Amino acid sequence: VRVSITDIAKVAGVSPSTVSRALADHPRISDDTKARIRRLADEMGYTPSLLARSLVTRDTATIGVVITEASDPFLSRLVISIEQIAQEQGYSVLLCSSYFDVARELENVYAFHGRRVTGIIVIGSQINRGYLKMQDQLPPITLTNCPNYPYSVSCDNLASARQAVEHLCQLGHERIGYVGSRRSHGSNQARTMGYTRVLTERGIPIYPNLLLEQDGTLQGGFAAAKELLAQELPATAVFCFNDMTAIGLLNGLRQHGVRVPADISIVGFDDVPFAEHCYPPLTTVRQPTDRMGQQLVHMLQALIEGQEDVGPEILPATLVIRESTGPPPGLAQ
Amino acid sequence: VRVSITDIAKVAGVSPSTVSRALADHPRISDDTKARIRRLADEMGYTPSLLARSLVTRDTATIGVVITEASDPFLSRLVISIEQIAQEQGYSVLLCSSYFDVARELENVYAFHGRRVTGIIVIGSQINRGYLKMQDQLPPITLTNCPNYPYSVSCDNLASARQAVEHLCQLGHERIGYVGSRRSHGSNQARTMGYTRVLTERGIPIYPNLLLEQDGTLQGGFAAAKELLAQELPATAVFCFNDMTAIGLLNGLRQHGVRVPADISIVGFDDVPFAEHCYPPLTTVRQPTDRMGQQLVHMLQALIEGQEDVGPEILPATLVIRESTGPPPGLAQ
DNA sequence: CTGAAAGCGCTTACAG
DNA sequence: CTGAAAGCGCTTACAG
Repeated sequence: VRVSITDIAKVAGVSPSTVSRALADHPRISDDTKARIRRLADEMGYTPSLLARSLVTRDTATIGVVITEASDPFLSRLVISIEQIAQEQGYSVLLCSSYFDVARELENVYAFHGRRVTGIIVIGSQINRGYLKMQDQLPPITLTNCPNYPYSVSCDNLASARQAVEHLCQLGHERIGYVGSRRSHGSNQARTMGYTRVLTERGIPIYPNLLLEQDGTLQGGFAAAKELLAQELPATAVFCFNDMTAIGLLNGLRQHGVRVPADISIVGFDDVPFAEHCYPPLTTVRQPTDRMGQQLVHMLQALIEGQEDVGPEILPATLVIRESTGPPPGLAQ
Repeated sequence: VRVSITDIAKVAGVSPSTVSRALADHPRISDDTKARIRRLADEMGYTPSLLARSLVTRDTATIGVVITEASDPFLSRLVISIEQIAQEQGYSVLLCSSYFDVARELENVYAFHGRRVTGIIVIGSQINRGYLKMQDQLPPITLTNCPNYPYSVSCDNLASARQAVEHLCQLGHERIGYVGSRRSHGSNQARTMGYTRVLTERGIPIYPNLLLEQDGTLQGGFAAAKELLAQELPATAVFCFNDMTAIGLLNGLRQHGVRVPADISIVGFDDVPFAEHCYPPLTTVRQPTDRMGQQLVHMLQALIEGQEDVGPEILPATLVIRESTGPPPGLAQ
C-alpha cells in the first residue's frame, strides 16, 4: 500500500528525479509540473521515507535524548525544554530511558547511533567521562552534571548546595542532616561537598549518622524519615538531594507527628512544580531548567559543526525560600 | 569515519554478503569466518545502520508513542509501562509530545510514519476517531480513552467516576462540585457523566456554578480554589478530573484557610505517586496503569499482525480512600 | 559455505 | 527544465 516516489513518477509520466525535485522545491523545475506532482503526491497519500532520505543525505537531523526516568518532574521538564529548542533548530527529538542502569544507558546510546542520530544528550549519565574514549565511535554527546567531561552542562551544584545549607545555618541550626541519592553520582557528590564545606567552615559538627543516602524518589525520602527519627539526637534541619526526596521526607515526618518547620526544617533541590503545592510549601533550589536545556542543545550543535572547544558549562541556580524552613525548636525567632 | 559492511568485507577479504550473514548469525556460514568477521567488526567499531537495514527489510521494529505532556506523572508512568512491555516484545520505543495541540499531534504521527515505525500509540489524542479515515495512509494506531475508536484502551472512566461520587454521597455530601479538564475531551466527558448520573439518580441537585473546567494541571487546580470559594454557597465536596488538579486545589484551599476534609472533601483521579505524599493524602481513583500500557501494546501488535477485530478495551479502576474525604461540616460522623 | 546481483526508496551530480 | 545513472548501506534470493 505504501506509495513511493516511483509510483508517483509513473502516474505523472515523469522520472523519479523530477518527482524528487518537485517535492524538494528544487529551483529549476517548471511551476506547473511542480504543482501537478505535489497535488498527485497529496492525493496518493505520499509520505517520504526518512529512512531512504537519510541514507543518502547521511543526515537524520535528529537528536537522541537518554533520560534516567521520565517520572521525575525535574527531568521531564528538562526534556521539554530540550525538545522545544531542538525543534527550533530543525532537529527532531527521540527519547529513551535508562532507568539509572549503565547497561540500558549504553544500549540506548548504541541504538541511537544505529539510527544514525546527529547527536545525543544523556541526562543523568552513569558513564560520564567514559564517553570520552568512545568519542570517534559515536555521534557527539553532551551530558548533564559532569563538569569533568568537556561537553557537559550542569547547574552549580556546589554553590547552590552551599546556599541552601548557609540558609539553614543562618536560621540557627546546628544539627543539619543530608539525604543524598546513590543514583546520581555526579550531582550528589557536588551537593554533598557543598554541605560539608559550609559546616566545616562554620565549625558546625558533621554527624555521620545524619548523612543518609537514598534514591532520589518519594519513597526514598519517606524511608529517610524513619532513619532520621531513629537517631538519639535527630537533626533539626535536613538538606535533601532533590525535591522528590524532600517531599517524601515531609510526608514521612508528618506521619511520625513531626511538624515542619517547627520541629525540623527541610530544603529540597530542583524546584519542581509540586514544591510549591505541597505542605508546607518547600524551600528549595531552583535549577535553571530552560537554560540547561538550551545549552545542552547549543553545545551539541557546536560539536556537530566540528567545534571541539565548547568546554563544560556551569549555570547558577537560586535558592527559593518558602515555608518548610524556620529557626530550630527552642530558638525564638 | 563511519565503517560499513563493505569496509569490513575488504579487510576480511570476503564479500559483503558474507559479512552480513556472519553478523546476522546465518546458519550456513563457517564458524571461523563468522568468528573472524565478528571480531573484526568489533575492532573496527562497527554499528549496523538501522536505516539501511530497515529500508530493505521494510520493518523498523519500532513503536512510536505520542504523549500529550510528559510532565504529568500519570502519563509518564503509562509510558514507562509501555516501554517495558514493548521492549519485551522486541520493539524499540520512540517518544514525542503533542502538548495537547492537534497540529503537533498530527505532525508527530506523520513524523513517525516518515520514520516508518511499525505502529503508533497516541496517549490523550485530540483527534481520536479522526484516525479512522486515515487508516490506510498510516501505520496501525492505538489510542487511550476513546471507546468509540475500535483500537482504544481506556480505564472505566464512567464507572469509576461514579464510584468516586458515590463515596462522597455516602459521606453525606449534597453540594458536590466537579473540576474538569478542557484538554482531555474523551475522559473528561465520561467522568463528567459519571458525576452527573450519580447525583441525578440520588436526586441531589447539580449546581452549574460548581461545575468548573480547568486544564488538568496543578495551576489549574489552584485557580479552581478561588472560583469555588467565590460562590455564595461553596461546595462541601469536589471531585477532580485528575490528581494534579486535586493537589493544586488542595493547596489553593489551604491558602484560603479552608481545611480538608473538615470543610471540604476532595477526590482526585489517577493515583499518581504524589497523591499518597501530599497533605492530606488524597482519596483518588487508581488507574490500572500497567494493564493499560500492556493492552495498548498488545492491541497494536494484533493490528500489526493484521487482526482487525480487536475492539475497544475498557479496564476497571479502583477507588483508593485516603484522608482528603470525610463527612460534610456540621454532620457528625 | 560463499559470491554476484538486484533492490529497498530516496538524492544528486552529470548530461542534455 | 528534465532524465539516466550512480550510490547511500544493507539483505536475500539465486547460483555455484
